[in-house]
Amino acid sequence: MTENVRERTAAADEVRAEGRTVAALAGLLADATRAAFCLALLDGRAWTANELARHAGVAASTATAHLNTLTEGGLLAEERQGRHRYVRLAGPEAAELVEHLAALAPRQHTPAPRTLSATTRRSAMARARTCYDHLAGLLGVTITEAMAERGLLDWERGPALTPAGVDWLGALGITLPPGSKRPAVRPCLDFTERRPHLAGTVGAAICRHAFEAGWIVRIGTTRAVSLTPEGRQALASRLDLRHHAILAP
Amino acid sequence: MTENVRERTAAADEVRAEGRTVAALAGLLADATRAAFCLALLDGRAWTANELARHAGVAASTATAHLNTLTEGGLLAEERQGRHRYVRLAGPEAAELVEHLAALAPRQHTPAPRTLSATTRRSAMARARTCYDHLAGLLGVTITEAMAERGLLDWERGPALTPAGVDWLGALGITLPPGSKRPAVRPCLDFTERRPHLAGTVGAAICRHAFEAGWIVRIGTTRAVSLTPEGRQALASRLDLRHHAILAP
DNA sequence: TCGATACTTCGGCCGGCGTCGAAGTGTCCG
DNA sequence: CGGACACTTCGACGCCGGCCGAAGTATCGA
Repeated sequence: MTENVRERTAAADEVRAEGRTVAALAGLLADATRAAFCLALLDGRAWTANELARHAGVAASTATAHLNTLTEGGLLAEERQGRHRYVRLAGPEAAELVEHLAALAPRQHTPAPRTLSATTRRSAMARARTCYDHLAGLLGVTITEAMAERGLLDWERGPALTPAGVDWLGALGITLPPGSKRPAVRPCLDFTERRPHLAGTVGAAICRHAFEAGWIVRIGTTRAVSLTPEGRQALASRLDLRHHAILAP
Repeated sequence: MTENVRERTAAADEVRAEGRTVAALAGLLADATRAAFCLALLDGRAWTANELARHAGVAASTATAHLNTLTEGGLLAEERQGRHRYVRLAGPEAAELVEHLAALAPRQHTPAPRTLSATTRRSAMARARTCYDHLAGLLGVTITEAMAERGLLDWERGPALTPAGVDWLGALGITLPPGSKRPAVRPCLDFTERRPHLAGTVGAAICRHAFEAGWIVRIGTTRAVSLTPEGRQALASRLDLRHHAILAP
């Protein structure tokens, strides 16, 4: 009735409006199926609608509806090719949001896989995998920690690349893009290791280089990757790794 | 029927289980009221249930239910004092998640405030406010960019504190905690300025120091803060700011 | 001891959303 | 040209969850 009351409700409306935009974004990931889609897409590649449907165990029509929701919400980008609908995460920000949620979500019990293939699949993922555009798993944290030990990374005042780190990347043929808005170095909590691995433009560049130089290859169509003999050799020489677990076949 | 099919559905169950944990976390923020609560709590302080209820414009009983949900989900920590229920964000990780969502949520139209008090409230927030445990608004980005210009921060290879930055903090009586898991320096996208301001342990330390040294004081019970004459003086001398907008009364 | 205040519990209402299968459209390939 | 395949649209079903007000409990202050 009075100005006071009217003003109070106007303020509340404003508060709720802000809340609604955040809630809308969170709502995109507040469904088990949509979250499963995004976790799968965290491998950084494009999937077809059917692949995602089978992956998450839902009908194709259900997948269609969810993909519409996710793309309209701006979390996914899509590309149509013939009768296929390819979708991928819209960009690094979207991937970071999914990572963030996954890292904070309570650790699940994982009641010990019962089949042999499930066991090997899981151990391959824990050993080495991609996390959107950078490396994760034992491989990811090993590289990260080896870089820190060799003085290529500074975690105390950073995270940041040291001058030695810039040289080390240069020797691989990787140069830093100047004035990028995205942080060069960003910590990303590893699911399986529970220690941070390297993300940001540098993490992405190292991952890209590892693929291009044949250090790693994908295992089938999963997020898991396999370290090649060339990769072992390169890690051992470039990071002074000796008798490290990641070097075992 | 066959082992193949059984294995495939087992894998889908596993996928859905992972999806469900992420969805549960996202679901906490997928409601306009709960999101509004968390955005309010982003000021880093503890609010009572009633304050939040009035802030978001819902009944007290509704607020109770939401606070139960949020605390059980691990996003909020609560403290009971007599007949009051104080809640705050559970920690830096929770605050970062809320920040992340808020930064990525589509910019809202904000149809020009109609009342005088709404206008002044908004401009005070845009000028200087806290963002969980660090400074935001024009003040936050001004400090951040001035530090970068003076060579105290390195955005190219970092973000990271330079040796000069360590000295500068030392002159304020701030020392870096060694071997912290939390990054010393982290960029946090500013709502109003759309440029990053400084977060991480260093951002928090600077904010704490600004309060303790009387550089800033809170405006009422909002997130907004006001720069004191001592604060103006300190910024001008310590960061070489001359005729900068933030120094105007 | 009594009233005021802060929060909680309960019951009931209602809307929204995720799910599916069946039928429809578009694309590829033989 | 016709069959196979990928995706989409539609309708129906069911359930979950947010909202409120009223009544109940706990705490504070006089």
